[in-house]
Amino acid sequence: MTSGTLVPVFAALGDETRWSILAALGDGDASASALAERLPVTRQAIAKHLAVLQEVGLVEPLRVGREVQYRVVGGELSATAKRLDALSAVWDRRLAAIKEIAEGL
Amino acid sequence: MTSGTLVPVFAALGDETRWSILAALGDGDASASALAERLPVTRQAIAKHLAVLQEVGLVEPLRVGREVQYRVVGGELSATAKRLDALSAVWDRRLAAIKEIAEGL
DNA sequence: GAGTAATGCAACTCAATGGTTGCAGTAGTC
DNA sequence: GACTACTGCAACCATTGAGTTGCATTACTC
Repeated sequence: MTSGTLVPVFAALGDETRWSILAALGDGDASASALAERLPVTRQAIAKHLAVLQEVGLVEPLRVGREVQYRVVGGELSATAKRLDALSAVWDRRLAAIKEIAEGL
Repeated sequence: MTSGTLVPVFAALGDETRWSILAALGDGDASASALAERLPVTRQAIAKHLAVLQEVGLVEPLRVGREVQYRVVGGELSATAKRLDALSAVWDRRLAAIKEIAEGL
């Protein structure tokens, strides 16, 4: 009920730079170096972000020759949305029940 | 496209303690002091968490006599789910388009 | 094989944040 | 009016995390 593995995904999504990276990857797969040319941060910073994104399954690495390209795992985002939706449904029911009680039965 | 006000909400949801607080509030409205009796952290720590939850609209304060009870704003959770769902739909389309191109026209 | 261009790893800085304790203020209760 | 219990504020500590620079390593290219 406490959402299990959801929290780390939210934590990963709670950072603007990470969204910039996802947005950039949305234009097509890219390596950390390539991303560094498009974003105002270092390659290493991007590498770290990619690591946390990969950790929660939002992105996956793909070795191409001497570089490592990253690709957005679309399914993970949808899955997160669905799980959050399910959670919010539970919440709504719960809150409705409370309200009913509070409004004096 | 970068989701605007969504990121802070995710950041707020990316913390286990905050979920504990939300879960506890799910059993009914409660004050920071009341929550402190049920959770393994200080009242002040809870107060801070409540502040960030309130900041992103997940919770709202309600003065009752000399105490301030907090209530989960159910709608905000659902709204976040919906916005994330919409976002992931955009992503899926985008990724599908890329895949199509990548697979050689 | 030499050169080049990518990744990987490590150490470091700095700011944010989760947490604490302590105290002041405020508002019910007797 | 005195007591009590709750909130609010401030200072402080420790940890995490975003970001940097520097260097080693690996793997294509010529």
